Amino acid sequence: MDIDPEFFFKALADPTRLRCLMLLASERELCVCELTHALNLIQPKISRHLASLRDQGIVLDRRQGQWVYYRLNPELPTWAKAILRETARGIGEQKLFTTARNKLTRMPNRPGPACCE
Amino acid sequence: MDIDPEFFFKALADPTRLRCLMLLASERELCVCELTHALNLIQPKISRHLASLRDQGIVLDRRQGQWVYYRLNPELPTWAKAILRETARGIGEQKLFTTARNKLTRMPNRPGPACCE
DNA sequence: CACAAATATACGCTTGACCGCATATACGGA
DNA sequence: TCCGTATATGCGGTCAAGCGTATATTTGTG
Repeated sequence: MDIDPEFFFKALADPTRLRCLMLLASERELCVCELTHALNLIQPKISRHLASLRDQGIVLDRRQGQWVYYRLNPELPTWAKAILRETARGIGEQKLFTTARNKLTRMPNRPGPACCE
Repeated sequence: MDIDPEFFFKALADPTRLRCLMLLASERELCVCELTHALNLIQPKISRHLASLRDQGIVLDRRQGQWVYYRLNPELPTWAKAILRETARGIGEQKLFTTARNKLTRMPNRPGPACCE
């Protein structure tokens, strides 16, 4: 798989997308409502940013019932995966990201990620 | 040193800045006219992008006579340096970057980078 | 001091990214 | 089939980033 570095970095340059990607890097896969809750943002905003990440091949989606689950594309080039990993290691402990993970853990009515597989 | 990941990625998201940074990653330090020649871009464009990189602490500059030399800031956080390294490893062999290095090597009247140190 | 080279910046313009709101679509259950 | 929930998208507006041209600034040289 191939990706233009300019567009890859553009994808990471928006705080909403970066926060989504950091969550996805630590959580295997998440649906829109989980990201909406964890990041405390309105749903259309999350949805549009996820769509742009999907259109660039950075994440994959999977519909299951009412929910659409997103995950990092495992076929990203090695350098791109390395950058996501280094970024998570470097900034993943900043409050902005740790509180998102906490909110996710404590989310009520969280749809089971693997409930029907 | 500290840098906001959002702005760091914004810096890498512009092709001119990314090409400058990739050259600087492989060449220790370069002046504006070297970058202008290697990337085949007009001087104000290069100058403005370098200024923005400097303002964000991503590169440092040093005036020597008529020339201003730019280099990567060695005090960038570890994760940021790792990202630059991974990017160079991942995309540095694409034609866009190899031809820039070649043009630089063959540049006539190239000011010696260390001529008076 | 006059001139040339290297670099920086001011200006006006254009374009695209992002936003919130409203609404459409898809799905499941009664 | 009707309703509620989850998700996607259309629309109009705003704002910042990037551009090229022209010019200012700095430095070296004669």
